[in-house]
Formats: sequence, C-alpha cells, structure tokens
Amino acid sequence: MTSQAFETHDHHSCIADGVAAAAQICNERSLQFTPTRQRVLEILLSEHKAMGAYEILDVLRAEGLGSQPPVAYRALDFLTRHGLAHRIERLNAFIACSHLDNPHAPVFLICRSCNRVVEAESDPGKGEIGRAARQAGFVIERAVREAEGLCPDCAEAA
Amino acid sequence: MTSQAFETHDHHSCIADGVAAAAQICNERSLQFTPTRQRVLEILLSEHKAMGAYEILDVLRAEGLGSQPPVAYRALDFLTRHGLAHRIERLNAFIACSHLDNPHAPVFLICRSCNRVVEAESDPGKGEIGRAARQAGFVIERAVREAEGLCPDCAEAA
DNA sequence: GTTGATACGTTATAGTATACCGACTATGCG
DNA sequence: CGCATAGTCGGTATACTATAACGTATCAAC
Ligand SMILES: [Zn+2]
Ligand SMILES: [Zn+2]
Ligand SMILES: [Zn+2]
Ligand SMILES: [Zn+2]
Repeated sequence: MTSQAFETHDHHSCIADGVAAAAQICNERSLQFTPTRQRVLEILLSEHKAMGAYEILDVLRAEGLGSQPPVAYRALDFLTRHGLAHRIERLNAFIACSHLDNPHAPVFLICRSCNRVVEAESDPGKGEIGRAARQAGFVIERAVREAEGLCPDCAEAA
Repeated sequence: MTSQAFETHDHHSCIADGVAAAAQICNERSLQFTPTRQRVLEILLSEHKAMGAYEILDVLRAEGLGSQPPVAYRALDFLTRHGLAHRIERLNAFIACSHLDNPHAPVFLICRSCNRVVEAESDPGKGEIGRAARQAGFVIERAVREAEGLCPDCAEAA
C-alpha cells in the first residue's frame, strides 16, 4: 500500500501525467476520451480535493463545454465507471484517481479542515470489511472506505 | 466482532429491545427521548434496512407527528449524534444501531438485491483504513466502511 | 445506405438536505 | 416564585444533488 500522502509535490506534472495515463488507458481499451471527459478529468486533477458535480459544471459552463447537469454527470459517470476517478460518498463529490496504474480498492483520507483528499491503495478482501463479510457469507462487489479527520498539517496547527 | 448476520431472528423483540435500550441510554445521559425521536427509532427498527429521511417522514406525516423535512432530519440528527442510529453514506439513508451496548466503529454490509443491511462491529484503529491513516500521519475522527454486494440468500439465488 | 451503438445537448423533474424564524418547554438558579 | 438559558419544535422557503426522457449527431459494421 502506497500513498502520496499529504506532502507537497510537483503538482504541475500531476495534471499532465494523469491526463496522459488516462488517455493511454482509454486508447488501450478503445474508450472514447472525448474533450468534455478529458476536461473534467483535468479539472479534477487540478486540485487534490474532491469536487462536486455542480462545481465542475460551473467550470465547464464558463468554458462553453456544456451548461446542464447531465453534461457533468455523464462525464463523471464515464470516469468513475472506468476507474479514472472515484466518487467520495461522504462528500457527494468526485476526485481523480491517483493510482491509475493498477486495479485497486481505494481508501480515502479526507481532511475536514483543508479539504484535501488522499487516496491510498489496499488489498480489497483483507481488513475489517472483508472479515465481516466472510463471517456473514456476504459477497462484496464494492467497498466504500473513507476516513474523515485531520491531515498532518492541520492536526499540528490545531 | 459479532454480527446478527442475515439470519432470521425474533424480530418483534428487535423493536421492543431496541427502544428500551435507547430509552435507558438517554436516561443515563440526560437526553430527551421525545415522542418523535422514539417513533423515528421505532420506524428504523421495524426493518433491517436503511430508510431515507423522506421515507421516514411519510410515516410521521401519516401519524400526525410532523410533515416537513426538518422534523425527520432533526430526529435523525439526534439519533445519529448519540449513536442510536447510523447514516449509510452509500444510500443517503439511515438505520438503527444494532450494537447499542458498546461504542464501536460500524461496518455495514449492504445487499443490493434484497436491500437488507447488517451492521458488524470492529476495532476502529485497526484494518486498512487505520493503517493507511497511520502511514500518512492522518488523525481519524470518523470512518465510513460500507460494503455493497449480495447477502448469502441472494448470492445463492443468483 | 441502413442499422446499431455511443455520445451529446436540453428540458423537466425527482430526491436529499439545510437556513432560518418564531413559539414553546425543560432546567437551573437567585 | 421570577428569570435566564439551552434545548426542542413546527413550519416556510430554499439550496444542493441527481436522473428521466427526448431528439439529434456521429461513427463503424454490415
Ligand atoms: Zn484510484
Ligand atoms: Zn488538512
Ligand atoms: Zn451501531
Ligand atoms: Zn439479499
């Protein structure tokens, strides 16, 4: 399990690399990485925080890429269906995937103070959820794992 | 970690016992277990499935206990703040706590076919989320752990 | 060129949640 | 008791989130 954690990094390459990786994945899988879909991914990549659909829609609207909710939701649906972005249930919001390389069951750490969100990977079947499921004979298809709290910076400031 | 799992059980006592336990907790903590709050808990206990706020409000309305959204949301806020009920983020819905006895970090198993929801307990700091958090220096205040899939009955039927 | 699959743009509506106001009530204290 | 405070309540209005549905456009396959 790795995580870029909350440390500073070369953020400019985050966007470029993320879009490039997504484009390659779409190419490999014969998916249409249309302008709106790419732009939404760029918007999500532009900050390491979760964004609401309407927040994204505001940007699209300002750029003439569409002004109605379905435009944003359709792009987000595409991105999440193919693992290029994730939905954060706790926030009713979305974030670009930061582990495009391999299939994964994401764990999210959400700072309630600075709103940054970090995605960590981890083995799906393991852990508490997997144990509870096995014990109950439950077949997991999707797991939501989100922790809300304070990132190192904000915890120190408090 | 225990779970009543998806097995059948004496459901009548679920409601009575749940309300009694909640009443005692409120008494101990000097909380006001008002009629509306109690009724909402009863409604939640009446089925082992998550209910939306408006679904609950429909029942309250039919009984003359209030007809506007804040009535339901206030009661649900009280119940969740004091651990008598939990919010299921994945469903935007609520469910009565089935482990009123001890403080716990719940794990939910949500059957997408029959809509039953089972609450399992588990140690908070442990597991994948805890590990990811420690590694990132993140301070967890609340954890959302919800698995969606098929319960034993529905998995067998499929 | 017709067909089928996918994506797009738009309208309208459904579903979820909260801000706020004014009234009432429980509680504690002088 | 009289009063202050905090908690509760019912209601209006509004904000926020999400989807249904319809017609059109595009592209590749046959
Ligand atoms: Zn990811
Ligand atoms: Zn922070
Ligand atoms: Zn519980
Ligand atoms: Zn089931």
